Order: sequence, then structure tokens, then C-alpha cells
Amino acid sequence: MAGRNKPRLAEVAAAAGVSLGTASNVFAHPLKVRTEVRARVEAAARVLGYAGPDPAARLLRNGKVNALGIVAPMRFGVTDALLNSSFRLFMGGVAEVCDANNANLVIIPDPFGSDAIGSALVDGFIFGQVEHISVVEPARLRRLPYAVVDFDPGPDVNSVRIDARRGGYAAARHLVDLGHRRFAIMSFLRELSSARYYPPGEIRDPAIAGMPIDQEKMKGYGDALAEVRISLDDIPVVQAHPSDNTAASLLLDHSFGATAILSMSAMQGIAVMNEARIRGLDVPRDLSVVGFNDIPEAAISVPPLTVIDSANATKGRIAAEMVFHPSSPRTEILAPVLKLRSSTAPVPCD
Amino acid sequence: MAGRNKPRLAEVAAAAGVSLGTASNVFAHPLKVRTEVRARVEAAARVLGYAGPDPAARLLRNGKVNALGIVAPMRFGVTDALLNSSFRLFMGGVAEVCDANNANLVIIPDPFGSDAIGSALVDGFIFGQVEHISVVEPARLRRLPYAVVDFDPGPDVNSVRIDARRGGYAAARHLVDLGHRRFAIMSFLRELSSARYYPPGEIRDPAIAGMPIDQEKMKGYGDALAEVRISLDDIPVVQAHPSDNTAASLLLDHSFGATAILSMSAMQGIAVMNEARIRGLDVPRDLSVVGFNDIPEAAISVPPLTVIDSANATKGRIAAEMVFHPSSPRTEILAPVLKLRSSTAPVPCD
DNA sequence: ATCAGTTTTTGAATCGATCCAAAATTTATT
DNA sequence: AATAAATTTTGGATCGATTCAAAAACTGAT
Repeated sequence: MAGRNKPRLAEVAAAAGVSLGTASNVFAHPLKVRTEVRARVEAAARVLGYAGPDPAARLLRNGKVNALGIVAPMRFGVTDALLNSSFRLFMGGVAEVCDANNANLVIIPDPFGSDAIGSALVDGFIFGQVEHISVVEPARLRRLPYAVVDFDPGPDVNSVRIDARRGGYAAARHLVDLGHRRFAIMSFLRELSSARYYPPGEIRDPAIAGMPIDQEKMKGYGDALAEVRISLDDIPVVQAHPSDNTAASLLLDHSFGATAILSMSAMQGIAVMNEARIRGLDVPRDLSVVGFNDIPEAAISVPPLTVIDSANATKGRIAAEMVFHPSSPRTEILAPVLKLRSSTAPVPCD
Repeated sequence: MAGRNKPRLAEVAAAAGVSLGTASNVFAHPLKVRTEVRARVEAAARVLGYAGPDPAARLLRNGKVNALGIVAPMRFGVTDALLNSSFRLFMGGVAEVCDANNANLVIIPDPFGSDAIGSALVDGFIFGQVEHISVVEPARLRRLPYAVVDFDPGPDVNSVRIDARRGGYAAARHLVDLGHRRFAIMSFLRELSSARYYPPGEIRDPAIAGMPIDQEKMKGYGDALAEVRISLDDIPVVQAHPSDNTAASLLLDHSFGATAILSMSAMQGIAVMNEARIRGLDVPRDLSVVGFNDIPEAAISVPPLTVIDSANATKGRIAAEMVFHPSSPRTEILAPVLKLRSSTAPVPCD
């Protein structure tokens, strides 16, 4: 019936017998157009199957996309970003602010050399789990607002992060307060290679804790342990990629009768609890476990896992606010909170 | 140093002493430009702080956004879409295909009257959990490819869905095969109001199972039960909103000594198991529970929940493929699979 | 040095709207 | 009816690139 190809506003205007400007107003500023004329244009649009002003053209004029981009860390694709629980909570926080601002959320994978950031159709960016500040460069060049999460980019850039060292301190201090003195640490390996075991008695290179934020956690453990004269160097550490599910077993093989496990994530903590159960250990009676990041899995694990809540959703909300309402660059450092559940108990008296 | 405002390609061209066309070629078709000239243009771009061709302008000419939109069901915001496990698995499937096609994923909330779909900057749409076919209208008008998930839009539209009736059948048949004859059903309420209990002995209106897809599950239950001469009408049903966590208790209050619970989701199944534990019932010894949707929570619940896997990720992948490679409209109906875990056991002999 | 053949570069048209000053029309006032 | 004031409508400039036919510059062969 109507024209074969996608109708343009100009055709609608012609069909309605008005100028292009008026037709545009019908869609962009309906109140500026006389009711009768507006109805005529709308009718013409309906007849021609006009879908409304082309967003691309409108964008070029107005410069507003109405969308916020989350850059998924390089090692994540879009897929992993969605499936990782704590990243997802973080995105949930961002999404809340998007909802409030009626904006879409764009997930942008950032494989090396893709210029995905340079060409993404968004009004601003959020960089999650940045490994190097250079990734924000395309956003800066485009003069778009952006915020960086869980990384210290210095004071000139919007950023939010958790005080991970304080979080590590809280985790270890909690166990110390329960009387624990024999620990083992489940740590992160950045690359996807097999788990590594570090026996007690070696100097601990901070790099045995993956990303900068994890290294901070490790320092926090050290702070708390130092208060009871225990050196991090004397604690067995297993370092494993987050996706490595054999690591819990390696850790328990080498935990030297530890009564408490410090773990850098909730999933690792849960894996340790499961492995403990297999070995006939009762958590928390025989073994206490503390994890990081209060993801839903931690609340429904058996037993529910005591964690340091690193406020992922809050980080997302704050980062998104920074981008939606840009001002002079701010740095927010959030306080982690110990979330007491049932995976920790006083040290067993033998 | 360089100009205050965002530099345009024209300025770069002027600075490099070449025409606009040549400058454009440097970015869009570098091989068409002599090396020496290209270097000059690139240098000028660097000096001026040019971020590369404006995506909006490029889009207007080329018409390709390189992004796929997922329309979050009306009652979900962007937020809920991210936090709901099975929707997330579905998005994960979509995301895989996006990753493979180097495209961004846009999450589009669709509050009533927002025209978010009409104005979203995407190359195509995926509609998840559609309630009424009219929501796809803006996509059709825009002549963009789209696919509909878990809803039957007829043969003229791309769609994927699970054979939910068959899934319901498999769930109930599994319990029947284990010898169970006394059931109770945990069903879905579409609106967010308080849970409703339907005693045995009434005619069951299919609407007591929320969305069309859930009504299909209910029919499937009926099919299997009919094979052992049990009528759905004689089974107690509790109907509750997915987020209602008091419903499990209501169900167990009225389950008339049921030995098996049919549940329309995994989270509800888990809630039932937790409530059962509180009441001193052992799952699966005293009570068997089957859920729907194989979400990660089902694998780590205690005990791990037997579910009907409704292939959420696969649905996402197929829908995304349909949009990325449009052809004549297809309808895919997937077969659900019983995923046996530890929440079901033979009926207790008393 | 000339001519045909190639490779590069140019300049104008185009994508599809929005916006604004000026023109046209309508309404109000005397 | 004439004029001032208010409301609508118009036409053209603009957003920032890409594209393509035509012009220019370069090659190599004679």
C-alpha cells in the first residue's frame, strides 16, 4: 500500500501539505502546532507507516543518545559481564540510575584494538575493573563524561572504589576476634593458568593477589594479623583464577590445620565450604570461612557465608550519578561492611 | 592548547591541507590514501585532539549502529532484568552472539508510553517475555529485524520458545515415576499482590498460572497427572508473585501431606525447600521438589534442586542469531530437559 | 614530450532530522 | 476597518560525517 521504503519526515510533511519544519514540530514540540494541523500530520504519518523521527538523525542534531555505556573489562566479554555475580550487582546499581533517568544501558565489550569505546553510541561511560588508565583515553578524547570503578585514576577523574584494605582488615580482624590464630588464604590469579600454592615462610609479593584491589585486601589481612603478631609471610596461600574450581581442594591440602580461611571472593569461599564438607569438616564448627562481595549466592549457601560487603550496587549507583550529572571530578571511597552470617564461629577448643 | 571545542573532521582536513573527502578516507578507508598524506592527516588529528569520526554522523550515513537491543519486559526495569537469574541467563545467550558479532548489547526498559523502542539506537530487537504482541509494533514500523521470546506471535514473526507444556509434563511425570501421588503446586501470580491459596476440588482456571508460558507448564502437569488419573482440580495450588517469599509457608500450610511439590520456578522451589527444612522436613526424603529453569542457584541450593531446564541461554542465542542474520520468519520450539539433582526421591514408604 | 592508463584527491550531494529568524496568519483592541 | 499583538508556519542553515563521479596527478611506454 504505502511507499515501499522507509518513509521520511519530508514525505509525511508533503502528504499532509505542511512544511518540513511543521512536521518536525508535530513530533518534537507538539504544542507548537495547531491541533487541526497536528492531527493531519499524524494521520499522514499513520497512512505512510512512518515510525517517528529517525533516532540517528535526531541524535546528530541533538547530540543526546540517552544511553550510558558500561565498558566490560577486557577479559570479560559482554557474556562474562552478565554472568559474573558481583559485576552484575554493580551493573544493577548502574541500571537503577539509568531507570531513574530513563536511559538505556549499553554493555560494551572492549577487546584490544576494537575502538568500541570510540564508536559506541552513548552519552557517557563507566569503566568497571580497569586494569590500566589508558583504557579511558577514547572517552576523554570524545569529551564524554566517565567514571572509573575500583581503580585509582588520580584526582582528575571521576572514580569510586571500596576501601579494600579496610575490608581485608575487617575480615581478618573478625576471625582474630573469634580467637582464630591459624589461617590460610585463598587468593586470586589474574591469568587463566593453574592454581599455585605458596607455603608459609616466604616473603609475600603483593602480586600474589591479582588485581590492585585484591592486593589491597591482602594488605588489610596483614594489618589485622600484625595486631596479633602473625605475619602474612607465615600463612599458606593458594592463588587461583576465579573460575578454577580445583583450588579449594589444593588449599585444604595445604592449610596446616588452619581454623579459618580468608577468601578474596564469595564464590571461592563457597567452594572452600563445599570442599570442607566433602572432607567431613563442619563449617563453622571446624573451620570458619570469610568471603568478599555480598553476592546472592553467599546468602543461600550452606551455611550462609560471612562476607565483606563491598557495596557493588552502591558503586554502580555512584558511578552512574557521576556520569549523568557531571561536575568537577570526584573520588569516592566507600567503607566495606562485615556481613555476619553463619560460616564463622569461635575457634574450636580442643 | 588545541581548539576549545570538539574538533570536526573538516578542521582536521584543513589543518592537514587536504580535502574533507580525503580526511574521511583516512579513517574509513585508509588504504585509499597515500601513506604520506595519511600520516599528515593523522598527525593533524592528534594535534587537534580529534577523537575519530563522530559515531552519530557516521551512523546517519551508514545506518549501522552495531548494537542489539534487548527489551526488558515492562514490569522489569533495566535493574530487574539484570537481577533476575533466568532473564540473565537468557541475556547471556544473547550476549554470546553479540560478542561473536562484535556488537554492543543495549538493555532497553519499556515503561508504558515511553517510545524507548522507537528511539533506541540499535540494529534490531529481542523481546523477552512478551505479554502482548503489540509491544513489537514500533520495531516493525522501524523496519528493524526482531525476535520474540517465550510467546507465540504467529508464523510471521521470528520467535523462539520452550515447549513449556512438555516441560511441565516432564516435571510431573518424573515425580509420578518416583511413585508420588500426593502433590501441591506453587504457581505464579502476575501482579504484585499477596499470595492466594486454591483448595482442592475447584475447577482450575489456567489463569492461576500467570503468564502464558506458565499456563502451559500447568497444562503439562495436568497431562502427566491425568496418566495416573489425578485431576489438577484436586491439587492444592498456591499462586504467588515471584518476589513473594511468604508463599512457601502458605503452600506447606495447605499441602495436605503432599509428598511432592511442583514449582514454576527454581527460586520458588528453593524457597519451598528452605521452608520445609524449617519445619523439620527432609528434602528429598520427606518431600520431593521440582523447579523450572536451571539457574545457578538451583545447582548450589541444599539439596541441589531438580529442575526442568528451559534452555534460557539457548533461547537467547537463537533469538540473537535471528536478528543478526534475518531471513524469512522462523519459529523455533525447544525441548525442555529434566535436570536430575537431589531434591527428588521415591515416595517415602510409611 | 605525448598519450594512455593508474592512482589520488577533490567537491558536491546526501543521510534525516532540528532549530530559528522571518513571514504569514489569526486574534484582540479600539 | 485598521492596527497592534500573539500565534503558526515556513524555508534554509546546520549537525558531522560518507560517497561517488569527475578532476588532477602521477606512471610508464613510445
